Formats: sequence, C-alpha cells, structure tokens
Amino acid sequence: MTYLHEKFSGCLYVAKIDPIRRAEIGREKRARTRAQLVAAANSLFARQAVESVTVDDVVKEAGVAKGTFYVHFDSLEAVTAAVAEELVRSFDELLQPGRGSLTDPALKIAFGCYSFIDKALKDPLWASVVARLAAAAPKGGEIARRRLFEDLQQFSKALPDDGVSAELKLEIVVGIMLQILRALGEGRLSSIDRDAAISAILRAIGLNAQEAKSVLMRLPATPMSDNSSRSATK
Amino acid sequence: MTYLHEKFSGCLYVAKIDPIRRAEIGREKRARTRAQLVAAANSLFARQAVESVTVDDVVKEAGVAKGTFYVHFDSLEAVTAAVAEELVRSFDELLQPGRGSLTDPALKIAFGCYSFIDKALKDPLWASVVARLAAAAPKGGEIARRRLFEDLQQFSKALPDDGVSAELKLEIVVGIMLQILRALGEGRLSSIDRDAAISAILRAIGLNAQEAKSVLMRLPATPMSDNSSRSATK
DNA sequence: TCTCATATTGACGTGAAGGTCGAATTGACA
DNA sequence: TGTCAATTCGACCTTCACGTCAATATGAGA
Repeated sequence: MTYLHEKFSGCLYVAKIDPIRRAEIGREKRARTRAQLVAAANSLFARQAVESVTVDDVVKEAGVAKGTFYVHFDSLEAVTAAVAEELVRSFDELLQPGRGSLTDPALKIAFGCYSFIDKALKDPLWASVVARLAAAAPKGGEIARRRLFEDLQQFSKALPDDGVSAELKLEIVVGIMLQILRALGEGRLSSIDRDAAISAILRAIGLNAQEAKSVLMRLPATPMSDNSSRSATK
Repeated sequence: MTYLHEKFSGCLYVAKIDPIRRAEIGREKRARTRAQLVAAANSLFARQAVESVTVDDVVKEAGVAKGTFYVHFDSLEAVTAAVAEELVRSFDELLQPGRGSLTDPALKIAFGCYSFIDKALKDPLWASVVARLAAAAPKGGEIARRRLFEDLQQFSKALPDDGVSAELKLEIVVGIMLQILRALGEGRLSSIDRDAAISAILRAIGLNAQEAKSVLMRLPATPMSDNSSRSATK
C-alpha cells in the first residue's frame, strides 16, 4: 500500500499543487517574520545609534536566526530603510484625516509641524528613532521633504518677497523640527510649548506675529487623537 | 679609551641631563605628530562619516604608524574630540576681534550666526566637518552652545514675552544653523543669501521684519577677513 | 500519514578593525 | 662619536561582525 501510494503520488499525482497558492501560503509567515525584524530594528534605534546596531543585535532582538535576516534583507541598510519607510507611511496615515480639508498653505505647514511635534512629545521613543534615522538615512524622509517644499513654494507665492528662497525656508523648517526632535530625544526640552514652536517656525518663514497667531488659532483642534500609549514600535 | 669613557660616563657623569629639559626637547616633535593626527582626522571627516573613519585610516592619512596613534590618543573618540576642540577654538579666535565691541544681544547673536554661515560658505570642507562633528560629538560644541544661550537669555529679557522660552530659542537657532551647514555640505543650497538666513533666525526668535533688518544693517561690515583659500585642515 | 515547497536555523569561514609591545630610530648632550 | 631617553614603528594577536549554506522544521494538500 505504502509503496503503491508513493509511486503513484510521486510520479503523477501529487507534487504540483499550485505555485501561486504556495506563494500565498508562505506570505503570511514570511510577512510576520519580516515585521518582527523591522520592529526589532526600530526598537534598537530607539536605544542606540543607528551605526552601532549590528545584524546580530537585530536577530537577537527579533528572536530569529541570523540566516533568516538575510532571507528578508540584503543588509542593515535595507532594514534601516524599511524602518524609515514604515515610519513615514504611518505618520502620513496619521496626517491624512486632518490634512485633507486644508487649503491655506500656511495652515498645511503649521498642521504638519504641529502634528509632528505633538507626536514627538507623546512618544519620545518615536522622536529618538526619527531623529536618528533622519541623520543616518536621509533618503527615507525625502518624500516628506518634497511635500513640505511644495507647500512652502505655494506659501511663498502668496507672500510679499522677503528675500528668503523656498529652498532656504525648507532647510529652516526641517532644521528646527529635527533639532526639536533631537532635543526631546536627548532629554533637553522635556516639555515644550507646541504653539510657541509653530509660531517661531511661521515667523521664520515670513509671517509676522499677528499672522502666526491667526494661523495657530485656525488649526484644527487636536490634530491627532491622543492615544499616546502606543510605543514607537507600532 | 672606550672602556674608560663608557664607565666614566655611564656611572657618574652623563645619564642625568635635566628631566625637565628632556621633556622640552620632545615636546616639539611630539606636538607636530599629534597635530598631524588631528589634521588627518579632520581631513577624513571632511570626506566621510565620522563613524566610518578607522584608526588605520587616520594613521595612513597622517603618514605615521599605528602604535604612534595610541601614544597620543586613547581612542578614536579622543582624536575626534581634539578635532572638535580645535575647530571651536579656531572659530572662537576668528570671532574675537569683531565680537568684543558688541553689546546688543541681538547684534551679538546675529554677528555670530553671520560669521558662522560666512565661514561655511567660504570653506565647504569646514562646513562638512562641523556638521558631521555636531552630530557625532555634540560634547565639543557645548561651550559655543552655552555662550549662545546666554546671549539668548539677555535677548529675551529685552523683549516683550512671545511665549518662546530661551531654551526653545536655543534649539531653534542651533537647528537652523546646523541644517544650513548640512545642506551646504551635501551640495543643496550651494550658495545662499547670508542676510536672508540671519533675518529668518532673528524673526524666529522674536524680532519683526523691521527690527531684523535694522540689526542686519548694524552688523560690522565683513565680520571676517575673506582669506577663503585656506582649507578646512588648518 | 506522507510529500514537498517554503521558511528557518545556527555553526562556520573570512576579513576588517582595535589595540599591544619589543625593536628601531632620533637627536641633544658630553 | 657614543649614550640615553623619548619617540616612532609595524608586525602580531584578538575580537567581532558580516555573510554563507547545508541541515532542519513547518504545514498545506493528497
């Protein structure tokens, strides 16, 4: 019986399921392991410098074997990029609901900055990771940069020329935001006034105190729901 | 003859010069080698990330043997700190002549920022090194930070409260400056308008456009001599 | 229960970087 | 020119992280 079965199945009958189905089966397990690795890297980046993290660190943190790492990623840069991508994606998602309704460029910019700082204040680990990745993997945030730049161009058009190019404004806004992030991550500025920070940014890019205040008041209330308990890993 | 001489000198006569004199003799050679190592590290930091520089890189660049490195420094961090210290010292020196005469805090701040950006524009290698070290060895710039903070406190006192703490202002100014440095080092912003940048900074910390312009006009002309040919290594 | 594609494992080879130390060099002095 | 202390040299050892791969485990379908 066994013999017959083996011969039968081995030569003609079994062996070919559906290759597409096969891939589907693997996908879930595969995706879970990959997510574990990304989460582990994220978690490590919250604790130590990006450059000091090793493959061994990541696999240990993720609880998988070293070989598994290389099934999912070519190198540390690859997993770092994945972490950055996930961070950008998730923040973007967070922004969508509020952002859609805004048309005034100044408001869009203020809203984005406000949400960013708000998130950083509520989730210091997130702040640490973003600050470190911004330095180590600037590639990741490029999309966000581009969007901000477009808003700034629009914004500049609707303003009497103040001699500050949109390119310079971009660097100024990004510089302020990243520095605040770093400061939060390093324990300086344990609690700052979001409004004050946004106001400074708006004034730096050309609004006067009056206008900045007006923009602040027109900001959608509580730009993000305050479920601050979730860790940076999510 | 040889025998007598050896015995004579070896036992009684020679052997003890003056230990203080000895040290003096070595000092010059020693200092030169140390300076070579610091210059080599500086030069490497202008080309590649601080963390990617190895001891072998440094000694190769300096043209000395590995063992020599460890005579002068305990580790890469030590030589990195030395580079940072030298950078701060030399910039400070550059600032002294113009800074002495200034009493208005806004003017002091503007002058410092202007000189900084000016230097960065004239010496992109310097900009790269400072930008990288600011991220990798924040310890080094602490003195500069402290001085800027004091100026900002004075500045804030003489201003109607705008809700922005001096601590936050410090991060804002530093953030803008470092980001401009990074942008220059990475080729974005190949040439920016110094006045525009300073104006943005002044407005961010509470001045209105009018006042910012006034401060800019009161800046000492050509804050630094423009011998821009010297490389970042010096 | 058996089979097979897929995913996972971890021991291992390789090379690069850190750090050491006895030998060699240098140069002021007698 | 010989001596000695200070400096420099570079071969060598050690550690550690990278990346590989043959062996093993998993689990859906027959």
